[in-house]
Amino acid sequence: MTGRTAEPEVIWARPERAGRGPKPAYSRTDIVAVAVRVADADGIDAVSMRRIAAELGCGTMSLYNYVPRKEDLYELMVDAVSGEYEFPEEPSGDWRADMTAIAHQGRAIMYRHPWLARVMTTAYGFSPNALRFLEWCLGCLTPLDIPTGLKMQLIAMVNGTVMLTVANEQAMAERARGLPWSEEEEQAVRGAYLAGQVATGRYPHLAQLLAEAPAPVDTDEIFAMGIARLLDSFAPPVTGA
Amino acid sequence: MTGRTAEPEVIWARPERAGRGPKPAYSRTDIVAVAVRVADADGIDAVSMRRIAAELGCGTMSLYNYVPRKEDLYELMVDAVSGEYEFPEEPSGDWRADMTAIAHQGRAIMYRHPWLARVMTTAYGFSPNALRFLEWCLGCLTPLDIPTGLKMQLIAMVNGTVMLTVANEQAMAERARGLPWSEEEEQAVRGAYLAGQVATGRYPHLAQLLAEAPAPVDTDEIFAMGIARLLDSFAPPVTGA
DNA sequence: CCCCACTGCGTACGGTGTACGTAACTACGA
DNA sequence: TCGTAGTTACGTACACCGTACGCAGTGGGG
Repeated sequence: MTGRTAEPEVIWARPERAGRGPKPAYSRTDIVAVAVRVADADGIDAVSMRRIAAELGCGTMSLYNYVPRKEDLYELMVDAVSGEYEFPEEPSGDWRADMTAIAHQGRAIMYRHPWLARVMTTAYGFSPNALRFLEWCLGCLTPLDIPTGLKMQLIAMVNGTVMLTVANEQAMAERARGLPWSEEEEQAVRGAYLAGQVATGRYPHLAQLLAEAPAPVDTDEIFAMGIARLLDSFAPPVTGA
Repeated sequence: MTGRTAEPEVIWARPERAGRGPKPAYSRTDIVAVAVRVADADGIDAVSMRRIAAELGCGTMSLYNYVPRKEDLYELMVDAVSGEYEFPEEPSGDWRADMTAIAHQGRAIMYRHPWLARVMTTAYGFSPNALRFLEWCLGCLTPLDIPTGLKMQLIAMVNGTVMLTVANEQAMAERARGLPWSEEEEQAVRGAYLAGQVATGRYPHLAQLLAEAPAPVDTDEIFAMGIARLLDSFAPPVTGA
């Protein structure tokens, strides 16, 4: 009974070192940094234990001394990039401005790491940086006088909106990555099919939409307005009822 | 040059049959139905080409006559369950009620098919049933006097909120499925870690939250209120400016 | 000092998606 | 009517994947 097999425990509760044997050659941080770099460069599907080990210059199975399961590696990766949020010393006192800034930071992070959306739907928990994030958000929302449960919902909605927006924007690009044809071709093919469908006349409203709106959309502005609207919905314009 | 290799084309544009050879033994619909059944029963990870073929009683590679790539199978699955939306003959004229009904239907669908959230972040496009859905929503929103682009955003937000809500609710259950320990153990382990972290005093706001809110939450009500708030944010209470 | 927990890692097993070759079959052009 | 070309079915094979297990070597705690 060496305890080699996986046991029910959170990766964050497992100590990185247990002081007996020889010094580990690497650290969890090193490994996760490599994994993030690989995912950024070649997509999340390129993140395999063998690839990370090779990139690190060690044997594949050595990784399992640091990360019990691959799923935990994902969780570590999410936590690592969650650490890219940069918070001031103190909340500004304007919860709306603070939350807007957080949303924009989140969007920037998801642009830097296009694999985040895919992984977050699986690996999602109370990682250290997730707690830090939550704590900061709650601090920002102190001036807002609504029940705490509602604050949690607000935070979740802001986070989720960021994720959904970026995921939508990058879905096609991500799908085109690693495919034998270019993104332009992909879009052209999909667009042609869509046009053909609409031309059948079965979708009058959709047809009208496509006909009337060839205007190039400003992604940034749409995002900003969406967040603003979301915040509005949680804080009615205090008309005094 | 047999055209055997994958070409850039949308699965929806590929005809199910090209009339020359022997009659196919199965149909795309059969295959997708089996895949959905397997995913419902044993999780999305159980959906492999070999498993589906075995369940269908045919050779593995025969499937590739119907579905060019596994990714396309996912897309077909999403489209199939998107067909579970049931729409009346005509929109009611009350766009708010209609959209609320759609949201609740969507939630029910995602409960029936817990794998949807995971797959939708990847397989997402203009499938026939997605077009049908979009067309219906746009019809419901006819009485609402906002730009069409904004309507699209509203639909996306409602859809996304449904997905995020259900995904959050089911993330832990889904993770526990197929793990060697029970969901109760998982939650206990995670809870213990969380409590330990909060006890360090580094997260005062979080601590306050955990201390004050042991109230059992009514998931249905929270969902309904979230959707209502979201709709509100797109249609300000017409104070006349 | 010596023991043993720990690290590093090679091997191996059971799984995955899917490229390719082959045989059987059928609808169409001559 | 009869090739024949294109399609279906499917077995084999390849390159991956996660990871269980066993072993050698190392260095800190009793």
